[in-house]
Parts: sequence; C-alpha cells; structure tokens
Amino acid sequence: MTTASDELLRLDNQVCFALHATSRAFDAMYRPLLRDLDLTYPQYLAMLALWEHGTLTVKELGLVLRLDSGTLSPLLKRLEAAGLVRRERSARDERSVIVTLTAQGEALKRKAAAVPRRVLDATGLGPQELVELRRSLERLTAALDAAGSAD
Amino acid sequence: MTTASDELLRLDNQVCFALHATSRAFDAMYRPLLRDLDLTYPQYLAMLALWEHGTLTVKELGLVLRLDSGTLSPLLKRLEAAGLVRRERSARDERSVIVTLTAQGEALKRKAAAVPRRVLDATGLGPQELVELRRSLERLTAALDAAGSAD
DNA sequence: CACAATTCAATTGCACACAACTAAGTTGTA
DNA sequence: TACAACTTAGTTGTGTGCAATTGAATTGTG
Repeated sequence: MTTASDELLRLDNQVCFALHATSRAFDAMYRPLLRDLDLTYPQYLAMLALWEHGTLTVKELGLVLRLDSGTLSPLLKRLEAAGLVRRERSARDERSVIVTLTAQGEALKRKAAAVPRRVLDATGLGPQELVELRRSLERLTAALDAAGSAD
Repeated sequence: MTTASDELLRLDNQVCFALHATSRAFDAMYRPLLRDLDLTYPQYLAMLALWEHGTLTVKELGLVLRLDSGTLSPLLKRLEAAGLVRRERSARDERSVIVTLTAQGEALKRKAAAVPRRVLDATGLGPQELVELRRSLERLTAALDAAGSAD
C-alpha cells in the first residue's frame, strides 16, 4: 500500500530532480546565445555582477554569486585571458584581489543586452509567474541555508 | 529612467541566478547526508532510478535522468567499482549496456530510505508548496525544451 | 611589540556535464 | 545480399563546483 509518508518522499525526489533538470535546461538554453559572446553561463553571471556593481573583490564576487575561490580563481583567469577583466592586488589590503572591467569588458555589455529578452521568451512564462517562481526558489534556498548552518 | 522592459530583463537574470543558486544549495544539503552512503548526488539520482525501475539500459537511464553517455559512462563505472551495479552488454542488442543492481546495491535502498525525510524537513516547505514548485519547474523545463528544439 | 588566530586568494584533486568524436552493432533499402 | 544511415556507448577535452590545503597578509590579544 501507499502511505502519506511515501507520497512525501516521492515528492521530495521529484522536486530535487526537477530542480536539477531545470537548472541544466536553463544552462542549455543560454549556451547557444552566449556563444556569440564567447562566455559560458557562469562567466556570464560574473560579468552581470561586474556590469551591475562596477568593481568587486574576488571575495565580494563570491558572496554575490555564492561561489568560492576554487571556482572563481580559474574562471576569472579565463575572463582576464579573454581581455574582459583586469585582476590586481589591492594596495590597501594585499590579501584582496580587485576585479575590474576592461574597456572591452564594458563594451560587451551592449552586445549582451539582447540575451535576456530571448531567454525570457523561451521560458514561456509571464512576469507574474516568474516573480512567483523566483520567490519560491529564494525561500527554498534560504531554508536550505538555515538548515545547513544549523548542523 | 526604468522601463517595463528593464524590469523584465532584471527579473530574468534574477530567476536564472536563483535557479542556479538553489540547485547548488540543494546539492549542498544532500552532500553530508549522502556521505554515509558513499554516493554523490548524481549517483544517488541514478540509484533512485534503478531502485524504482529495476533494470535499465544506459540509454533509458539517460532519458530518465536527462544525461548523456559522456556523463553516465564514468558515473556508472564508479557505481560498478563500488559494487552497487553490474554492467553487461545486452545479448539481444550488442550496442546496449544493461545496468542491474547488485545485492549490495539493492540493500543500500534500506539505508537510503532515511535521506528524503531529512531533506524534506530542511526545505521548510509544506506538501502544497512543494507540489506547486515542482509544477513550476516542470512547466519551465518543458517550455525551455520546446524553445530549444524549435531552433 | 610579539605571536596566535583569522582572512583572502590560489592550488590540487575529484566528480559532474556537455560538445565533439570514435567504434561497434543494427536497420533499412536498393 | 551489400551498403549506407542510424543507434548506442564510450572517450577526450574543456569548464564548472566543492573540499581540503597552502601561503601570504592582516587583525586581535596578551
């Protein structure tokens, strides 16, 4: 027989799996659009953060993107090699590395402006649905963070 | 000034980013729970599929998990090395590889039964919210797939 | 001032995830 | 039957993502 508990467990697995699958489907949607910009999706997220905030340290970028230096260091080196950002030690605190957009990196913003519209269309969702989805995801992330830090 | 279009674009980026972040937060929630089972999260998903469906070819498993052989082949080799599954060529169609649970893999199901409950608690969401979230994600994935295949 | 604790970035090792390709087997068709 | 087209797994190369560690710089405390 099927108990209510079984149903919850099945549901949990379905949600986990759906989240995993959707995240990858989103990546896949972006990939061809970002090929024109020669950016991967995580690189695009880093550029978005820099376009919005101007200049950030690696630490700050890690807080915004929720990524650690193990992920960011090589990613930023690739962006630097592509001529989009500069990395330099802070004079005020030699531990920190400041990431700045180059003129080329700044210029890429114009080319990238066309991307979100096309992705938005691809989702097939209206503004209200998107707002709700975002809220669900943020609430979920916050709950998971809280449960994780409570260990 | 801020146009309605700007708002949509910002929202798009927020949704993408939230999805990315939530997916990783979910992984992080699972990681310590799965350490007891010596499974990574994708390996756990593969085991879930096998526990549910019994025996699957690599192809079928790829359809269920939405993963290709480039991801599955090494993953399944690790599960085989851990003694959880057997891989053997199909006699009926030598192209196919059939993945079967070993007794040890079947036995792990009992130990894994405790995992979803704890994750479910960590999400802090009720059954109804979970159902809604899952529906949103599935609709989103379907829309992204449709847009992708229409290229 | 001295020195332990902390902070920050980078590196190493491991495991996905996907693109592009290869190799082997099967199917369809002239 | 021959042989082209297709299917299925596997391999290689690149790029995340995270754990654990390292090394350098800063901060806090006696």
